[in-house]
Amino acid sequence: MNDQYHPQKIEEMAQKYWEQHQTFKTEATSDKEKFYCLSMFPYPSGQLHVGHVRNYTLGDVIARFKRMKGYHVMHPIGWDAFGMPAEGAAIKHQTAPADWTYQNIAAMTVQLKKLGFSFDWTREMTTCKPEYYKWEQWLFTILYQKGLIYRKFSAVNWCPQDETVLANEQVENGRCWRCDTLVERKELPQWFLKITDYSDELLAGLEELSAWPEQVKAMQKNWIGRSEGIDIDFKVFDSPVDQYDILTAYTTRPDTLMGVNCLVLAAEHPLSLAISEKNTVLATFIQTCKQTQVSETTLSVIEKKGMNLGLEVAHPLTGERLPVWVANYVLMDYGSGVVMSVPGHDKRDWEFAKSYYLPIKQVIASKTEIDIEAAPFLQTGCLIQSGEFDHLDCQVAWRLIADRLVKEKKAALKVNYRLRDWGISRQRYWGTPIPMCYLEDDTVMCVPEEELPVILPESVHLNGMQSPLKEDLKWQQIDHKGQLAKRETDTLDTFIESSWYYARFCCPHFQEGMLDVKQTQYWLPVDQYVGGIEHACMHLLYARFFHKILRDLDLVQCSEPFKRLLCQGMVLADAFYIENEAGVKSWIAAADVTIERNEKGRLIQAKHTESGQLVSYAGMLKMSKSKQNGIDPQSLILHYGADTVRLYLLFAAPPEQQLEWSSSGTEGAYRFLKKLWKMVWHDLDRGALPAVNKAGLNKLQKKLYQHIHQVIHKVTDDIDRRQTFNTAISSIMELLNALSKQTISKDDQDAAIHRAGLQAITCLLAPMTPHISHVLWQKYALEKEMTWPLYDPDMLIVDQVTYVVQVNGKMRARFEAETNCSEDTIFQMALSQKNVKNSIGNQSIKKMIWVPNKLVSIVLSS
RNA sequence: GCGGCGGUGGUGGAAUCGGUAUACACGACAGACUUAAAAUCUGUUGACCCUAGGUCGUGCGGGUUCAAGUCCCGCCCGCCGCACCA
Repeated sequence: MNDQYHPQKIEEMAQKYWEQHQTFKTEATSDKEKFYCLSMFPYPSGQLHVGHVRNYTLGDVIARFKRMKGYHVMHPIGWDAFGMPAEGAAIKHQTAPADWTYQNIAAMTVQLKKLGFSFDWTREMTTCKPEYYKWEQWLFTILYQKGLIYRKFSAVNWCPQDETVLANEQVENGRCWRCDTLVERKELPQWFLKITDYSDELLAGLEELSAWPEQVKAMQKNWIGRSEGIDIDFKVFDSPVDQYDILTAYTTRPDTLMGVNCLVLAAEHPLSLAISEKNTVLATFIQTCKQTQVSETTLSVIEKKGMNLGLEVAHPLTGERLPVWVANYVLMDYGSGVVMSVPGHDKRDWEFAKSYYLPIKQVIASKTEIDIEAAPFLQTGCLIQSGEFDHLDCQVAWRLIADRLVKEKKAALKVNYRLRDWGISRQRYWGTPIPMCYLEDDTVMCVPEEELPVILPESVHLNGMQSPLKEDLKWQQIDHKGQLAKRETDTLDTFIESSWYYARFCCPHFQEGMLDVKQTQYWLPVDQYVGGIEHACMHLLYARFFHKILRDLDLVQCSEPFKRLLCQGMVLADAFYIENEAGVKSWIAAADVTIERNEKGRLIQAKHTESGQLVSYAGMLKMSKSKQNGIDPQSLILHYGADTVRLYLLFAAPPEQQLEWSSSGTEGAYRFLKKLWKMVWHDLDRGALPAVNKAGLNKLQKKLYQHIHQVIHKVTDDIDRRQTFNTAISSIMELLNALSKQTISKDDQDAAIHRAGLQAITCLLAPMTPHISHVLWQKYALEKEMTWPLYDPDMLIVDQVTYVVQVNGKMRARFEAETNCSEDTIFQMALSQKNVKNSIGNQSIKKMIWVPNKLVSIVLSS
C-alpha cells in the first residue's frame, strides 16, 4: 500500500477481517447494555437498488456508532420473500417463484456483503421458508380460536375475462392491465383479522412513542380516525324487505339533522338489490356501480352518480318523508352502507345534491353571509331553519338532538373509527397457506396444530391467472378422521410476515415455539427502526397491532415494538424522454444523453447521443426501471468502492428528505476520502510523536485543538440525537480542510495536534465509511480496537465570541468580545463601532436589546 | 377528493430554542504544476448599484416582532399514502 487510495483492496481486506473475527455476531446475552438496530428487510426483487443502499447505510451508521459507544448491538438482516413480483417473474422467465426468489436472495446477499454492512448473518431469515411461516400458521389458528379472526364476504377487483382477482396496481384506468377488460367489483368470502378490537389501544399507544416522527404519528392517528357521533334510525315506509324496515346511518353531525335531504344507500345494500329485482333500470345502474375499483382513491374522485329508489323514510324528528337514493360513492364494506345526506354542510353530499338538483337547506349560520348554493358551509355556528333548535350553538344542539333521539330510542351514541378490519386473504399462490379446511358438510376448521406447517408446494407452473393451489386437487384434499376435507386455497397477505419478523430476529432458529420469551424480553423493543415513509400507515400499524397480540399471548413483554423510528426519503435521479406524435413517452437512460449547459451550469439542451435527436428533461424522478433512471449500486462500488457510495448517500441530504442522485457529488465524496488517505499516509511518515500537551499550546495551536473537540462534540450529537449525518460529515470536512491548511513547524505540538485531528476523523467516520477507517486505524494503532472518541469539555470553552449589531433590524457591524461580558460593556462596544455610529447619525435611541454572547439590537425612535 | 410532508444561490443542501441567510459539497471561472492531458493544489463565485459602503434577496400575498427561512392567516406548486405493490 502507498499514498494512493485503492478502495477495492482496502474494502476486501476489511471485510475479510470482520468475517474472520465474526465481529458482528451477536451473543444471546452480555453485560453491556443492549441495542437493537433494524432496517426494514428487503423484498428480494433481484437487484439491490440505491434506495436499499440508503436504508441499510442509515441503519449501519447507527449500529456501528452504538457498537463503538460500547453497546451490545444486534443488527440483523433477512428477506421478505413472499409477494406478487415473484409470480410475475416466474411467468415471464418460465420458472417457479421459489427458484426465482432463492436466486435473487443469493445475488443480493453478495451485493449486501460488498457494502460492508455490520449485519449478524447468523440470524438471517427468509419468510417463504416453512420454518418461518409455520409459526404464522400456528398464530392464525390461535387467533381463530380466540375469535380474533372471522370470515365474511368482501369485494375484490375482478377481471371477468381472465377470471382472476387483480391487485389495485394491476388495474389501469379501471381496466385489466393484461387484457384491457373493464374491471368489476366481486364479493368473495375472505378472512379478516379484528384489528378494530385494538383501535383505542393503537391510538393511545402513539402517546408513548416520543421518539417517532410527529408526522408519522399524525398519519396513524388520522388513519385510525376515531370520531364520536350517533347512529340514527330512519323508519322505512313500506319496506320491501322485512329486516330492513329501519335504516341506520352514522353521523358526527347530529346538529345538522334538520338539514337532511335524503338517505343514500350503497349499490350492494340488500334494499337496493331487492328493489332492483323488479326494476331493470335500477338493476342496470347497480351493475355500472360495480365497475368501480375497490380503492378509496377511486371512490373519492369518481363522478358521483345516483338513482332515486322510489322508497321513503321518516325524518326522526319531524316525521317528514325523505327520499332514499342509491349511489356509486357509498360502499357496503364501510359502515352500514347508508349515508345521511346533509348537502348544506357536507362536501360530498353537496356535490351529489348539485348534480341531481336536490334541495340544499342551510341549517347552520355563520357571522358572515353564506350562499349555500355556491358552496357548502363546513364550519360550526348557530342553528337556523331548525324549528325549536334555532339560535342554538352547534355544540349545544349536538347534545340536545342526540339526547332527544336516544331518549326516544331512535339513536345510540357511537364511537366510530375509520380503521377497518384487516382483510388478510389473497387469491394468490406465492404466500403463506391459510391453515384452514372445510369438511364436506361445510364445517370450517383449523388444520390441527400437529399437522402444521401446511407446506406450500414449490415446484409449480404458473399460467398467469389461476393460482396453482386452486388447481392442485391433490394438495387440497386431506383426510380428517376418516372424513374428506378440503384445504383453504387462499394465502395470507404478505404484510403478515413483516408484522412480526422483528421479534423473530431475537430467536431466528428457535424450534420450540413462535418466539423464545427470554430472548424477546431481552432484545425488544427495537431501539432503532429505519425504513421508508411509505410504510407510515400500513406496515407500521400492522406491526404495532401484532405486537399487542403477541403481548396478550405472553410472547413479548412490552407494548410497542419500535422505540425510535427514522423514516428515510426516496432516491431520485435525472430522467429524460422522447415523446412521439401520439404523446407516448419513451424514456432514455442518462448514459445515452449528451447534455449542454450554460455558463451557470443550468441545463439548456439535451440530445440523444447516438441519434442526435432532441430529448426532453423530466427533472428528478423516483428511480425506476420504467423511467430508465435507475443507478446500479454494483457498478458504483466497482468504480468508487462502498465507502464513497455510503458517504455520498449520507452527505447529499438529511435522511428523511428525498435524495437527488448526482454523479459529480459522488466524485466529491471520493475526492474527500482520497485526500484523507493521503494525509494520514504522510502523517504516518512522521513516526512517533509526543502526546498533545493542552496546557502548553500557543494561541493558534489551541484554536485548532479546540476545533477538533468541537467537531467530536458536534458529530456525536449529530449522529446520536439529531440523526443528521449530512451535517456531521460537513463538519468533519471542515476539520480536514483546517488540518490540511495547518502549517506544521518544527514544534512537536503542531504535528501532535495534526495527528490527533486525523485520528479523530478516522474514528468519527468509522460508522459511515467503515473500511477506510478500519485500515487507517490499523496503520495507526495496530491491534487496539477503535472506540468512539470523547471530547474534552475544557476544550469547548471559548474565550472570545463574535457580536452582531443590528440598527433598526439591519445588520450594521460585528465585533469580537470576551465571553460573558456585562451588558453595559457590550453596549459601549457596540456604540463605538464606526458603522453603527454612522447608521445612528443624530437620531435618538429608543431601546437597546442584548442577547448574551450573540447580538445587540438598537432601535431608533422614528 | 382526503390525510401528511416539502419549496433557500447555477445545483444538492446549512442555519439545532425567533437573533450574522447561503456552512459543507457540486458545478462554473481564473491561476499553479505539466510538452500536453488527467490527477492534485490555490483563488473567485446570490443579484444589483453611486463599491472603505449600500439596496434587494429563503415559492406568492398579507400579518405579529426590536428582529422572521424559522411564528400566524390566505394562496400556488411539487412529492408520499389512501387498505390486494412492497
